[in-house]
Amino acid sequence: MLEARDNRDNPDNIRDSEPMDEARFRMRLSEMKAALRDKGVAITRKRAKILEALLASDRHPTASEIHESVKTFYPGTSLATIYNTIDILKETGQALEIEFSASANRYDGRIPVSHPHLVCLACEKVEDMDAAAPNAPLELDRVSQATGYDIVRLRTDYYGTCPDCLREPRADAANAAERGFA
Amino acid sequence: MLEARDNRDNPDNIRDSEPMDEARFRMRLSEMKAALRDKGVAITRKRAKILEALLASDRHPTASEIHESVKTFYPGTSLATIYNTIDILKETGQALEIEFSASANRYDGRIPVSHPHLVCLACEKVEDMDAAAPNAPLELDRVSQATGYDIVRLRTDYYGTCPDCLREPRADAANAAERGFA
DNA sequence: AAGCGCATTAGAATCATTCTAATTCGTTAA
DNA sequence: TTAACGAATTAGAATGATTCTAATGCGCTT
Repeated sequence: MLEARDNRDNPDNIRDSEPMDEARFRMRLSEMKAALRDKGVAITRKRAKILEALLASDRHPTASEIHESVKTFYPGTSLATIYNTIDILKETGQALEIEFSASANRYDGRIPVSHPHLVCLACEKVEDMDAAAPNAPLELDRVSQATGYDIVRLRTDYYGTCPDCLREPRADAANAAERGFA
Repeated sequence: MLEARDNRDNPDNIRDSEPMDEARFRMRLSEMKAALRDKGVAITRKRAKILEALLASDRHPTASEIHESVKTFYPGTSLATIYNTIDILKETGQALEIEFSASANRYDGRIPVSHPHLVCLACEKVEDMDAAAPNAPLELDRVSQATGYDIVRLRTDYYGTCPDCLREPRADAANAAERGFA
């Protein structure tokens, strides 16, 4: 299972990313600051540290991890400031949020094995996509070999607006709640 | 509610699922009950209603939605019972959990556009997977056309154990929990 | 009819996130 | 230098989903 990484035999050119070098770090940092300035938000010292902590981490930090890092420089910093800054970064397209804490979990008893999902951002329903899907076990194997991970599961979600909600632009929370249950 | 979908012009055979017919509903329900019985857990009337609510919904219900449904039959039912039953279903492979509330969100400032991720279940880090995925996910356009959704975003996460954790299993909390030790 | 063990319960605890309202900071104008 | 304004920051409360805890209830078996 545990094999050395060797990309010579990796025709798909799959790999996990490597640490950022100094040059790229500073370049990316400037980009982010420029984007914030363009939006009229001040680059305070705390905000600068938040950006640095976000870029320096090679594990996609949580708000709390960024908070810990920033606190070593500015002990009084509040978690709210981290979230505030992250919000601005998201709005300006300078940070990507990988959501593990978005809303309530949902359950599928009909097809209880991994498969792609369609998630409606308007009414929040989740539908199955019975695609002519790629052979999942095969795919996991190939990714495992290429990355050195022991991959056990794949999650594929397509996000958008479902046909019903496209048809009824009035779709709101009440609408979402009413659909579905009897 | 759901309109009949016409797959004649859908060469990829991608579609979202259709409501379960009576026969399939009952067959699946029996399967689930059998799986629970095999594990030695009782099929109480409340549990039966929970299974039915899970199967009847075509939107992948939340625990709370199942709770609402079950309460119309057994008003005194507690949310804890829903979670308990769902846990058993997960353990026996009879229900799939689509996680929207798993742990803290993570942020990527390095590559702030959608791309596949590698999620380590042991140390919880998230790495980027650059390069083309093996079986390139179906393009947003194609999925939009085939499903009638307006798809705006794709999420692709591979879950497993990273090379570091495979090499040096640590006795920390996350790791212990992952292996089933308390 | 008694007793055992699983099922169920209400409510508390936890965790991540968002909200609120007060305070502080930085810049600009007087 | 000071006044004043708006943006930044703060602590703590509120929210929402989930898990935990400890007590009670219920269905079997004998």
